[in-house]
Amino acid sequence: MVTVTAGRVPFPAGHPPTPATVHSVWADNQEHDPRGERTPRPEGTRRRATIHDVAQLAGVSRQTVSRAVNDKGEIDPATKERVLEVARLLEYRPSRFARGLVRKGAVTAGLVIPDLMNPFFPEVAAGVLEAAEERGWQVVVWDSRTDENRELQALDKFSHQADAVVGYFKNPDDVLARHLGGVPTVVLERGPHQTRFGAVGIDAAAGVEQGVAHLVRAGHRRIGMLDGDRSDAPGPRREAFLAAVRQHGLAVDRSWVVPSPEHSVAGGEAAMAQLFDARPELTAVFGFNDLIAVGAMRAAARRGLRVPDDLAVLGFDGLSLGELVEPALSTLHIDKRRLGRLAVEQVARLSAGQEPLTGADAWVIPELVVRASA
Amino acid sequence: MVTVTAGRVPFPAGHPPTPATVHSVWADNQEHDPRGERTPRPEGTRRRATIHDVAQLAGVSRQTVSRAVNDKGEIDPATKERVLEVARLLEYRPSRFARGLVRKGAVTAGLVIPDLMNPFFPEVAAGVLEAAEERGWQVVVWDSRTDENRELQALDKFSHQADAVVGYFKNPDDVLARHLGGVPTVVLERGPHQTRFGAVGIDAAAGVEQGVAHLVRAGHRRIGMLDGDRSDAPGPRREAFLAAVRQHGLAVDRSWVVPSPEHSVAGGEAAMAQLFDARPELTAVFGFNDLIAVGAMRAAARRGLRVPDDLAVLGFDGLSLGELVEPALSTLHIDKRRLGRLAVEQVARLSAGQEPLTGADAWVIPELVVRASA
DNA sequence: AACGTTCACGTGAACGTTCACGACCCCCGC
DNA sequence: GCGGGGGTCGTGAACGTTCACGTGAACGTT
Repeated sequence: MVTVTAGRVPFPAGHPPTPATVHSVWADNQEHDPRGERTPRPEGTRRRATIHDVAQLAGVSRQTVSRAVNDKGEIDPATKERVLEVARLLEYRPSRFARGLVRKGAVTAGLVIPDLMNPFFPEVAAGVLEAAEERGWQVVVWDSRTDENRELQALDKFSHQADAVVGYFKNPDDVLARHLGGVPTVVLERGPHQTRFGAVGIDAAAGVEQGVAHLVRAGHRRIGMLDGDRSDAPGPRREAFLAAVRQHGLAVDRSWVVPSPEHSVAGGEAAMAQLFDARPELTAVFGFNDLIAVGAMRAAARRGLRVPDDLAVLGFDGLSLGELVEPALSTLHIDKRRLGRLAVEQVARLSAGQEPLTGADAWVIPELVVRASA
Repeated sequence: MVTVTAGRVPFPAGHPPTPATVHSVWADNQEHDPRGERTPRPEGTRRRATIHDVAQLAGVSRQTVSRAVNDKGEIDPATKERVLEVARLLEYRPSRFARGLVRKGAVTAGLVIPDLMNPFFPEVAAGVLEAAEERGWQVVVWDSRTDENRELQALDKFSHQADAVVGYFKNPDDVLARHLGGVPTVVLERGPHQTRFGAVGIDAAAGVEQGVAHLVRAGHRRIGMLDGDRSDAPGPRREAFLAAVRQHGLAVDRSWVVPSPEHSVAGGEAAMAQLFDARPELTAVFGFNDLIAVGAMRAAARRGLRVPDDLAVLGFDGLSLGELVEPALSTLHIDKRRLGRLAVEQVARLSAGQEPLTGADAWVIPELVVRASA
């Protein structure tokens, strides 16, 4: 702990200030008051104090100031205290740029999240944060709101400000590549052969197969699906669903799957209403994710149908929210935190030039959790 | 679009490479290397190419390279293309440190969140992100997991790497101040007179009063409270609760409030069980937040009590999750996104030397949302 | 033919910090 | 009296960019 003589800049004998000191600094800085409170300053735009200012006012060299603020050895305790006091007076804070320039190793990663309101993503973000922290990285977060243009804005930033990027993207590879000039990148939820970047994700097919098998096992043969909002590409979950129902010999085709306008409860509710109209005979429905599945449950309730007796509902994600609804949601649980961790591990390998994770190491397999809804 | 001759470095006539070019680059990277890397190439850890390397290999000056990569004018298209090609070849990416050193204005803010799994915080984070983005700031996120030590770790990082800090903290002011050497800081959820930093938050008292009044209006006179985990300080919500019940003349004292071990459904469930034992006669309960309130509902269901007939439950936060449970949760809704926005506005004022927001501008007032549970 | 203009490009100098040295002082031992 | 050594402190020189200039050459214009 350092005790300080407040309000006074100490100049012990033997270290007289050079004639230039005080004056030149104040000349730069205007009046005397460091914080200046309300008055004459050009509205809070004072030049930030540098290590040089501190050195000059304290009557020492830059190096000594550096020694003081980084508390290294080779400095007299009295000097250190004095320097620190001056630093406080001037509100000196070392420039992270200058510092980063000379000592390398500070890594910052960019994380692009489609929707912070969807509980799925904060959890993978938590995984990313964990793993990044263990590596000493810092991560800056960007909410793209599932907007292609905002994704590109993010990349335009990150290509300048980040050493690595992970995230969810709707844009195709080539567009992405054009906006992130060479930064190592890992895209989530895109098959390893569907991307030129690093990739991790969930094994959608494995999950969907388990889900459909479970429903069939329970006697369902007329199963619908509420897909995500992928208006363009069909998406692996839908593909896997269609493959699975075909494999089980069900009389279900693509007219049994309707896309949800958005990845939310409201979206799922709307899509379910639509599906009810199209296929009133269905007895079970598979949701693209838990939010949509919950929406399906609400739509069923609105029609006076009972879950799971009149309609079995199966989700995908394993949000803890699923345990709270009535009845509790059966779902394919994903280890979202692990997913996030994998993403940073993958991008770390990429930027280190190591060979990427593949197969089961990069693709987490959903686990069927049977609760009340199916 | 730029078409490139892959695998070959083009040297158009009139721009012959100086004899030094290719060779000197490798010479720089190995022999002459001042850093003296002992191993010839420690597996993908080659020194990152600088603007100088690109300039040399392309046979132009640094400035021209700069012009090319930042696509400014004053450059011949052919030269630009050639430089870009070399840059790609060398995997050149400008150093954000060197760049930040010379052009100021890149602000990064640190955000400390206690628990990403609690849906409350992602939403205020979304607000922070929004407002930061509008200012051109980038924000790096840290999950403190409600751990005092981790809070300090965050500050130790941010004091070096960030220009501003906002977040939730359990640590007292003086401890915080010691770890964030002079960085402008805004703490959330701490009264303006309880902190020396900037502060924004919610007007807990106003919220609690509305809630208690609502319960009393519905005829309840034996009201309990499930507090947060503040083992040390009582916390403003509890204080406000006790004041409100006293004002309404209820025979309720501090034995009617039990702290939840954690801010979660499970915590609320446990706390509610405890409260049932202590005060079996209660007819209504006020939750510290929605998660805890939902826990109370589950505890009630487990005892065969019906909500709201046997036990009215009131939450605090207004999570969208509250609409999903059965019965839907009555709560005091908080504009969490606005809260986040206010935080960055406040810290922006702080770092600009402007006077901070106060009163109704800095303290968002909860709004009573009556649903089924109370 | 002399002169201005534009275009394409290069040259120090800054930005703020740390690192590798070297200088100085004081005290000790012989 | 001299060498040596530990403790303090200062001095260029990096680090990788951008900025404000300066320099030619090519091309008109009068």
